[in-house]
Parts: sequence; structure tokens; C-alpha cells
Amino acid sequence: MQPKAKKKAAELAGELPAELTQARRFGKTRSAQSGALLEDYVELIDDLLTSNGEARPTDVARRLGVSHATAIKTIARLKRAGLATGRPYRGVFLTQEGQKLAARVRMRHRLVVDILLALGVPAEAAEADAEGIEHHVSDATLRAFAQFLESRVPS
Amino acid sequence: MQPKAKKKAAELAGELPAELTQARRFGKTRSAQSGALLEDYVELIDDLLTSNGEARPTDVARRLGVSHATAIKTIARLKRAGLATGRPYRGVFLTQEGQKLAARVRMRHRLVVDILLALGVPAEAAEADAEGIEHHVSDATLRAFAQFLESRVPS
DNA sequence: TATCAAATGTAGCTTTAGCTACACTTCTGC
DNA sequence: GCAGAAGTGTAGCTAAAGCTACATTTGATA
Repeated sequence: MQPKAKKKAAELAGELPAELTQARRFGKTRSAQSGALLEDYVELIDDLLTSNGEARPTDVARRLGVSHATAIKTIARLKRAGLATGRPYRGVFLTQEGQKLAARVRMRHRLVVDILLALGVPAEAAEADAEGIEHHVSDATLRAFAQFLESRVPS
Repeated sequence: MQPKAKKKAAELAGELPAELTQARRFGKTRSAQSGALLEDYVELIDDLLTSNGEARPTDVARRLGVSHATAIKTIARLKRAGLATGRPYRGVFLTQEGQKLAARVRMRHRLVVDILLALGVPAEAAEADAEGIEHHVSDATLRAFAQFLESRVPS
């Protein structure tokens, strides 16, 4: 145990609530991680279904830059989660729930890219960064983004 | 193998580059994930060192909402990565490199929060979302953020 | 100073997401 | 209509990040 004169004072002054708030924030960020991957898969599968009429594990794997085995395993998780369906060797499809999620994700992605562009971020970087950012944008923030864009570019 | 009339056409039309670009983007997002945790730890340890004069694994664990064992294991990774030092039972400190990283991370965090606030995101949500967003903001985007804030609020 | 609670560290388990290597279908083209 | 290539699926490994349970060290205090 280290000496801790200042620590005790901080505790008495009410450090605990701050700790809890921060912990809650971090915890949320962490658990968002697992959902992010599924969202990426759902979005991409929806893309492939729209543009190619089918979504094959190998295409998914290529697009995401992972091995086909990894893609297949994650697609299995999607099915377990009720987001995707499909029989062996027959391609992947989205359930109603999966399609709803895809739509939400796509809308959010669009909004994040637009915000970045509006802020003067170069197109290339905007697309790239949006991929990482979008999974961490809460509904409140999303609403603010939409409102900002509307007010700026009534278009 | 599924039938794929359209697929072939798309390939001939040059789908491959698109695939590679997207794969590169996703890969970057994924590998950013591992760095994000270390960044959080470094930032927090720097916080604790500044405000308390010491950074103890238990405090880190409490703030991050994980068990002390998890914190200790990750701190060991920090040490292996050359970001932290410290002898057993003696608290954690940052190396020069760790301090440099902490400064960068803190600056970036500040900038992201400020941008969110400038866009009209409620303070609570801005702080929370920034935690997740900041790890995915490239230098180009960061520069754009800074420039936008300067132009908007010459303060 | 000897004890004991709190902090620290270690061991071993789980899940997720990745990989390679191997096995099995399916489709294409001859 | 068959052979082989391409796609799909399975098995088994790794590393990260989390946990609980147990062991060890430290510092406060009686």
C-alpha cells in the first residue's frame, strides 16, 4: 500500500461518484465493441444483396479483409442473433430484424460522413474515419448531427 | 458456388480496387481497437499521476470498471510496449513515450469533445461519445476539427 | 512490533475474433 | 456427365480482454 494523504482527502471530497460515472462510460464503450462487428457485417451483407443479388461468405471476407473462415464464423453468430438466415452453401440473407438494423446503420453512416465533410474533413479521411466513429455515436449525438446539417444546409 | 452473372460484370468493371480499399479501411479500424485500450489506460494513468501523485492498479481498475486483475494484466502489456514502468507493489509510472502518448490522447479527446459541443451535442452525451469516437479520428480529421473550431470561435 | 486489512500479483478459465489447414459441395467447362 | 476449380464449412490454434479464486506483500495501528 502506498502512502496517500491526498487520496483520502479526494475520497472524502466525493471522488466515488466520478469514478462510477467514468466506469459506466468506459463500460459502454467496451460493450459497443462487440456490436460494432455485427453492424459492419449486416451493413456489408445488405450492400452485397442490393448490388449483387446475393451475399456470399467469400465476398464478405474479401471486403472486410479477413479470411473466409472468420467471415463464416461471424455470420454464424449473426444467425444465432437472429439477424441473418440462409442454408449451407446457399448464401446469406438478412432477416427482417437484420434489414432494419442495416437501414439504421446505413443512415447513421451517411450522417457521420456528412458531418465530417461539413466540418471540412477530406472525403477520403471522412469515409475511412466514419467506419470507426459511427459505432460510438449515441442517439442524442445523432439527433444533434441531423439538426446541425439541416440548419447549415437547408438545401 | 452460386450463379453470378452480375458478379462477373462487376469484377470486369473493376470491383477489385473497391474491395481492397474497403478492406484496408476495415483492417485499420480493427487494429485501432487494440490501441484504443492502451490509450485509455495511458490517459487515465497520466490523470492519476497528475491529480494524486501516484497511479495504483486498483484505482485504474475502479475508474475503468474492470477487476484489478484485468487492470494489472493490461498494465503489464503497457510495460511490455514501453509505455509504462514501475516495480512490483510500487505503483505505475509513464515512460517518456507514455507521457507523449498521454498528451496526444488528451489533446485529441479535448478536441473531439469541443467539436461535439460545437455541433450542439448535449454535454453529457458529448463526453460519453467522445470516449469511443476519439480512437478513430485520423490526423487529417483532427486538423480539420481544429481549423473548424478556430474559424468558428476565434474566442 | 506484531497483526491484519487492503492492495497487489498470479493462475487458470471464458469468449471473441482472428488465422491456417483440411474436408466437402457446387458449379463450369470440356 | 465428369474433373477440377472455386466456394463453403469444420477443426484446432493464438492473443486479447475479461473474470474469480488464491497467494503474497505492504502499511497502518493497536
